[in-house]
Amino acid sequence: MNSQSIENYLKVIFNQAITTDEVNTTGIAQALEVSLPSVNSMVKKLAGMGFLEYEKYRPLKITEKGRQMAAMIIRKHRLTEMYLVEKMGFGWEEVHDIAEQLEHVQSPLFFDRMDELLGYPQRDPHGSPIPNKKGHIATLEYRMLADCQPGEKVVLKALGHTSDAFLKYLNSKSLALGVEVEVIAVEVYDRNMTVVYDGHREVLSSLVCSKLLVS
Amino acid sequence: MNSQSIENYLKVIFNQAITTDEVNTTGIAQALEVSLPSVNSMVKKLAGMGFLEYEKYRPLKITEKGRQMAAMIIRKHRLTEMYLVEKMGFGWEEVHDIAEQLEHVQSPLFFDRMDELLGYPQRDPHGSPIPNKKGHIATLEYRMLADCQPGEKVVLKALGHTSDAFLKYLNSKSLALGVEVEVIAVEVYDRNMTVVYDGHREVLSSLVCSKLLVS
DNA sequence: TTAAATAGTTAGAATAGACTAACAAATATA
DNA sequence: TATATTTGTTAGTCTATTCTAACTATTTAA
Repeated sequence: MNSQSIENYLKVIFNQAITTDEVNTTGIAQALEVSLPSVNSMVKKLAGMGFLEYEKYRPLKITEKGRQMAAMIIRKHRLTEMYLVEKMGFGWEEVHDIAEQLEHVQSPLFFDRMDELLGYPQRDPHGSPIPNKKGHIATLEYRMLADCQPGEKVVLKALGHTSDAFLKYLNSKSLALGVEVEVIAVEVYDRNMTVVYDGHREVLSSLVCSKLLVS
Repeated sequence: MNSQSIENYLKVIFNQAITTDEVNTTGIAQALEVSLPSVNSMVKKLAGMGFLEYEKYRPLKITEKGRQMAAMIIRKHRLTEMYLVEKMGFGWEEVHDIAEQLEHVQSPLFFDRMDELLGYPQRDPHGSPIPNKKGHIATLEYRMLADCQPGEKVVLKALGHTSDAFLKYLNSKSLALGVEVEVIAVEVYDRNMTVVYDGHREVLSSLVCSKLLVS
């Protein structure tokens, strides 16, 4: 079995491959909060295991095998988050740290049972897709709220960021997935948006609006 | 935080302290399937951390701090087993390996929530007591079925052993906690017992009967 | 297009936890 | 009690993962 350390590297590399398209050593080091040399040696090891293609001074390429492995870890993570929210009553801002630990549990049965009890969900509590058992990940076709025009009515579907602070901010504004949001105005100067939803009228910064994915 | 390795040692030492009253290096080595020198060095480390009292060539003594720590790990293990059986539909023979991994999860909230959803159970699916949050463990006053006399009617309350093989054997005989068992006869020669329960009539070996705890 | 800045690499060391080989103490047995 | 057996210990090694210090390649910018 792969160590937790290996799994964490794979997960980070996979995520960077999606979000940045160019995976580099420094990015991994920052995400995992380890030193560059640590990443360098682990990357060589992962390459040796067939999870990556590595050439000195070149950006990393994740292999199909690596992609597959990472997808399974992410599947466990997201299923866990969904389970914690849906079946155990946790808030979406509470589940990350627990899922971070449970994702390393070695027991296909355990996660399959979660999946079954949840009714085979497609998304985790933050709207991110849950990879299926084959490692396939449904592509999401959401727009950023930041790209919407005044007058548009859209529904909040997912988050582009899931830090504790951001989730708590959204809680404080009663913003949850499924909420229908109407764009009232966009400030030309700083792109702040005035929006209305659920009896609320709020001004959201462009930073926030770029993290709210809607359709 | 203590490593998983440390937690596993503590758990084993605690269990041996209960069942054998004399904790020694060899017993730990066998339980954990590691070498004697590995145990020796870990024991010194645990002593240094205040979990044990260690003197060369003397049996080990667990300290109150060690007892407390171990109880919390066992609490997590047993709550998890109960949760898996009660809320996720697993069989009592399926839960040990999963609980063995979940017991290392660092999240009091997670286990408190399990506890709450289960209605603060006193026992795990095998009838073993679940330590409370203070580390207190309810003492069980059960007898072994092996000590019962012909004609006695008793209820199966707990198991003195919970190996996979034993649990599967019990499943094959439809023996579950709560079943009322009547002792029909005891063979003098080998102490095999003929018992009747739930429409079954079975002959149980003395080995099995010594692992069935009743009241 | 060369210098400065950034990114990546190597070498070497530290720690945790495991091991084997060799030895010493304690216990059981003849 | 002397010896054999069991149990526990020490010394030294190995692997995984991390680190710092020193260095090299690549990229950016003057």
